[in-house]
Amino acid sequence: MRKSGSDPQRTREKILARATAEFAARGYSGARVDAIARRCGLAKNMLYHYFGSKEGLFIAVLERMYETLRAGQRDFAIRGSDPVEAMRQLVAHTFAALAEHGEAIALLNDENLHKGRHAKRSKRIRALYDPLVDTIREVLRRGADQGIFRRDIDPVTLYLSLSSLAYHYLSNQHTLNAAFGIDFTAAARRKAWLAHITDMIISYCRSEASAAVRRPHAS
Amino acid sequence: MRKSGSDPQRTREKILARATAEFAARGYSGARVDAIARRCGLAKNMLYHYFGSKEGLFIAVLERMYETLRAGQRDFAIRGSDPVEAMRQLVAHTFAALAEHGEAIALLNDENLHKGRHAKRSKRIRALYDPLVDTIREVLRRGADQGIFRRDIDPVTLYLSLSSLAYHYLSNQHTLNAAFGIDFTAAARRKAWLAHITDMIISYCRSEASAAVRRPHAS
DNA sequence: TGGTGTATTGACCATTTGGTCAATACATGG
DNA sequence: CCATGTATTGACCAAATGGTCAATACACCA
Repeated sequence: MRKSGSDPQRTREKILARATAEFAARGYSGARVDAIARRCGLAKNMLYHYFGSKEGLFIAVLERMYETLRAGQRDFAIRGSDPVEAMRQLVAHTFAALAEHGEAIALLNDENLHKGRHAKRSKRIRALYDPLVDTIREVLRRGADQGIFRRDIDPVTLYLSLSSLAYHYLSNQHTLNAAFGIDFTAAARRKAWLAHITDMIISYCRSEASAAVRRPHAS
Repeated sequence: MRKSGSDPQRTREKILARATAEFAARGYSGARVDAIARRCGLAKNMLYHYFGSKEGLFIAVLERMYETLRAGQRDFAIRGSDPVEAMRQLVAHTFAALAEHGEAIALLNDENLHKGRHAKRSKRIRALYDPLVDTIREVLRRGADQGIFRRDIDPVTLYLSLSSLAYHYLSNQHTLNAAFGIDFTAAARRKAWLAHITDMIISYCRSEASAAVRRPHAS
């Protein structure tokens, strides 16, 4: 069914990988189908053969990206360990996964530019984040039971907080550099930032749910 | 020097405004020069007449955007008021400025996709953030002097923290919606998020600089 | 009043871009 | 061993795209 040295599976994967690089580097609109084909050393037709269209290829890239990102967060070993340590690991894993997968950030930003057109269609994404939320809820509960975390923390809100702190630093590196003249790429600075956001998250979990802090003037 | 009903200044502004909308909606690569011209009701040549090239127009849009964003943060009245209130206002102003200027977020993300190519050339951006950092430093100092803030907080780190919390929520609305099935656009939810991040930032400023929290295992 | 320079336009262009067609090579099942 | 279906390719296409040219209209200064 196939030509001599050909390996369809491998070809597909190669296209997916190179396409991810191209889409991440230039965005959906900036990415060129011809460029991807060239990167693959294949005739452009192969992309259409396997993925139908540029958009089809982009969707495949997106779904693969979500799976990769999920894999990075999945094995975050929190079972048994104490809540503070679990929280620390959650932050570290989230930051590491994003730092390792710059393409994911670029693709997510592109998706948001287009109002999440593709992401909203995919049911898989939702199923992917639910277990994460459950885990966080569990950690928070244990922390509260032990009397070291406040009891009024919503797991989604907490995850949003920590992913904001992890994501923004990596996503906006270059404009932040332009604004503050600091090289946020440097390993030492990244490490310091991770330490800081860990501090912040845990500090928040431990803080008193003081009404004076949360709304001094009412709202 | 000019045609009958023409007003070059106004024309320029109109182009800038419509171009901002187009670039923000589709990104630099996705934006079409013809589309901008059509939005303006002008011959495409006008864009080249005033801005030289698509990139020249984009740079003009970017610089205008930075100025607009700065204007939104400038009048954040912190003089005299107590540090906690000042911090609260800083967070509120930052969030409001970003919420009001969705185009700014889109443009910044696009810049980051291209590694801040244009932003890094502009000297004005840097000059724009320095006074903000100074103000924050001052607020932190007053808070520390009054014994209500910890003393080891770096102003840039603090600004990065709060802008992460404000920016990410707005920037990633759509993919977050896909992931959690929550409508983050809703006014009530936005208000709640602002309250939350304010809480978090102030809670952090007030927290003890406990070594046990920051690095329990050493690093 | 007539010349000069700017605002503005319609027509045009080379190149790029996403996408298609028809053909070829070949492994496998009947 | 031949028919079938898939992997793969070179050639090609219409449309879109960033950009340019030459011309026109008009306000202002000499």
